[in-house]
Amino acid sequence: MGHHSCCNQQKVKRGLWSPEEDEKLIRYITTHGYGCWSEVPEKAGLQRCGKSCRLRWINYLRPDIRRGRFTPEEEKLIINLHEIVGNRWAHIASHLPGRTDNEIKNYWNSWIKKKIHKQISRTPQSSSPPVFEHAQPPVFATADQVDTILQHDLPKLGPDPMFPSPCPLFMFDSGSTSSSSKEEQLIQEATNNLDSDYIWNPNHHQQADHRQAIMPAFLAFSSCMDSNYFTPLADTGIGSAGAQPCCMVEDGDTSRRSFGKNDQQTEWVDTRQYSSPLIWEHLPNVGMGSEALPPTPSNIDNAVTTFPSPFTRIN
DNA sequence: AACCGAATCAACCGCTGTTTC
DNA sequence: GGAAACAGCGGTTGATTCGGT
Repeated sequence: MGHHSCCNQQKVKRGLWSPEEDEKLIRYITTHGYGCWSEVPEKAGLQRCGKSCRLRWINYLRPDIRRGRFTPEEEKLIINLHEIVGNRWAHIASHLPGRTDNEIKNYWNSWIKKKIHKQISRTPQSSSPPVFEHAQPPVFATADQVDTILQHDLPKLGPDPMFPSPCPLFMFDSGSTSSSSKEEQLIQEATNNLDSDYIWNPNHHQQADHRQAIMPAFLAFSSCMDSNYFTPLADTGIGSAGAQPCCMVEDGDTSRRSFGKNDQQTEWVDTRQYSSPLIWEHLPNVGMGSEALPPTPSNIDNAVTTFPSPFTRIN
């Protein structure tokens, strides 16, 4: 258990802050500022590490902190933002003046999750949702990589007993200004030929009429889609360059969203309560207990060598 | 009043990205 | 270019509080 370099000192205190410590920190920062946090403890006369001081100041002591219960408006905003950016608490917090990422994170983990589960339990159809196992995350690939996949790798694959054709899923940021003409062409084809409902809804994979239409699937999304909610995504790096894999399986009004480092957490949520057309989760890593790596420019060659169907029925 | 489980939330941990040397 | 230091973030822990029995 390595500590932060500034915390390696023997006499560093841990645990709750006393009022005296708070007072020392406030007095120091209000008079000197906090140029370098690692220097703050010594200069302020605190036996804490700089990291701890920073956290205490940011989360509890800074003057613009807003305490107390979240308002319904704040709650709604948190839900909407979480729907878009996932567990990017700092990003969500930047939209709620005076609220901290830690506070929002705690709030979400306790109250909002509970509320959503309560709503789901009241929804009859969600009491026994169909269970699908997604075998691979969508792949973020350049147009050239997609070409290679379609020409070389795809024909080698045998038919899936449940879904006769392999079904790689590619995602593009159609709002990216850096899209090449080839990418734009692929996006255009995808949006012309594909109904996103067929892309996402696993039930449709069993409808022979639509099989050819959905494979492979391209999902174009736009980081500029909504000026209120999608524009902030641009500065988080979500787009063709900073894209993260995500998984979503929809079934009528419910969606199974997977999240967590090893896809260990899965929940059904009622999508009707959300206002935006796309509900998705950014996953740092996905895969059902496998060593699936998030596709990045460095590992994408490995990530796209095989194409199981994106959804594999397990019951 | 005492106990216990659930809920809450402050703080820590470990990791990643950025900056500096 | 590489290492070290640092800032910042999200996940997790654990102490405290709350509520039910």
